[in-house]
Amino acid sequence: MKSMEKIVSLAKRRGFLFQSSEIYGGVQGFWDYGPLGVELKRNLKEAWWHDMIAGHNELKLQEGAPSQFEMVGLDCTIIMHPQVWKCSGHYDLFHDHMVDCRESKKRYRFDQVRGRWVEYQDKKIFVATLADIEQELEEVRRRGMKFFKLRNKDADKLAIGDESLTIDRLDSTQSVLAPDAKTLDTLTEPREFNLMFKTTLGALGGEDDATFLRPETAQGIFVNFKNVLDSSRVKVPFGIGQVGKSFRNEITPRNFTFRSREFEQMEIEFFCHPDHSSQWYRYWRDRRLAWYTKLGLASDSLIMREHHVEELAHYSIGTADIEYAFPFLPEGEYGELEGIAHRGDFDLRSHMEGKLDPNTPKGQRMEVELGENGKPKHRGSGKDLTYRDELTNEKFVPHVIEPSAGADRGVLAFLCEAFTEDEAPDDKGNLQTRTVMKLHPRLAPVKAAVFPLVKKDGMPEVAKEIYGELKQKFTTFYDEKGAVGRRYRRQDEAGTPFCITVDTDSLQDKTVTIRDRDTLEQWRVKIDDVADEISDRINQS
RNA sequence: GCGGGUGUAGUUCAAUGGUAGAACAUCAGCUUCCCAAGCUGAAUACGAGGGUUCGAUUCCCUUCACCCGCUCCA
Repeated sequence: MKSMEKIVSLAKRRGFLFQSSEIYGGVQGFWDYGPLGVELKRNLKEAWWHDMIAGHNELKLQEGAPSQFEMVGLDCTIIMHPQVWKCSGHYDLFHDHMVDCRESKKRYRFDQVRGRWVEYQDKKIFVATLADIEQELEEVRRRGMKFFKLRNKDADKLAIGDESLTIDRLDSTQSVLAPDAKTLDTLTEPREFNLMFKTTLGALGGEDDATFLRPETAQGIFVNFKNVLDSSRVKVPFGIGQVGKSFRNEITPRNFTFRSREFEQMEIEFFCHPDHSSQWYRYWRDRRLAWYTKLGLASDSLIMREHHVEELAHYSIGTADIEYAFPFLPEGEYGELEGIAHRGDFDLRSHMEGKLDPNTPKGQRMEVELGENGKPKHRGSGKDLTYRDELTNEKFVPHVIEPSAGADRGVLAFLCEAFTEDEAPDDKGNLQTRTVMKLHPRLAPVKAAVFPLVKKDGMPEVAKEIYGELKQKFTTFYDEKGAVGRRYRRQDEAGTPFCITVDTDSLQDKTVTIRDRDTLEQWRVKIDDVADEISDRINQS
């Protein structure tokens, strides 16, 4: 049975993850990677970078891909021009005013609670509800009747206003009957919840110099779209990948590192012709899922969840989440590792013309969202971000497929998946519980450990020699302390896939044993061949 | 942000209004020729701040963090 407590305790004990600033009591939502954790996370990011970007062969048609395509990388800053976040939509979206209900203890977005004025015998109250527009009138009537303790036959004595209003349009919330309340005036003053970390440019900066730490890496790619086009000779279809830190001031960080306030993303923005975008969407969705299974996430713990049509942004043909059955979630529930979103031309056009209106009805062309003065609410850059196909001479704004993965969530999922308790006999033949981190060899923080079987007879000297050689090629650990069985177990907990042991025979015939973490099998290999043997096994698996 | 629970060594747990104990892990030494063996020794803890008290790890308050439920979740 995998329990989160055991995984968290092992992560701390063995140096995978620590709470940030722990000696001062910790800070909610921030986590540090220890000596083993940093290697694991680096390996995951490098596997991603290699498999998606650096190792991509644009000359070869990839399995399942509609055509050949190119991939390049990018590394943008965390702080960008404030206008970036206004045009991206994050400023409006992450800048919520929230109200709390003192009675029901629920919290609502100030601009989302709506309702109508209701009057009965000179008493006027505002009945608020979260019901759908169609059911709103009925819901307001029902709750209004209940509030005034009216029977059905008196229904017509209740006067209901014609206009549906959101509560941010009211002068005060004094007369509001909150959606889950039975008494009036239970809502607090609206409070600002800024999900973006605010900071100030310049030492003397005032409010005008306020900007934000990026809440996602994607926007850096969009605003550099033209730079990449002009400098790298890439042609549509192509993708730009980036790995980097992002920041969100989550209200409730929870579940170990799953919802952290500082986290690392591995994102691709893939640009393609609008006519081919749904094919590319399917390609990336399937390819990204396969990537996780290949690195060892069990397919029965992993699901692809396609968003329902109602959940989709109006511009999107599809969005799918790759989700993992984390042990801290209830049975049957999954947590998001990666989202693959079809984003249409929303981002490039917003940075070009000004933020588009996300509430445009489906099927209509999106137009720039206007402010109260009739001018664009957030002005775009005015730069031309269209693409011209040199062969057909066609000009278009590419559509975007965005596979956006969380590196820390990936690490957490692989840690959870790897955590295994099995039974192995000790030297007396009694079964003992063995904790093994069955990490994929590519991800394992330490690839090999070298031991002299005993600390005498020249074995340590030979072992140290081998260690020095292996360490040049991959992360290797040397240990000569205590019984060899104990050393094996220590490496099992760290997830080290291979242990190399120097014994008496090694001194004669220049061979050593290699022991496999998962099968416990051992075989002999010439000392000169050890490095190649292990490299092969890391890469072929 | 609300309600409930929990904070003691690296980890998992004890005990106590008056010197805080164990197991495992760690370190040193001996032993040890393949899966947490044994022996000897060592180091290490009451989340933080305040109050009550002669004296607080223990009681009270505040705060921080973690867990569970609600809420939130681009």
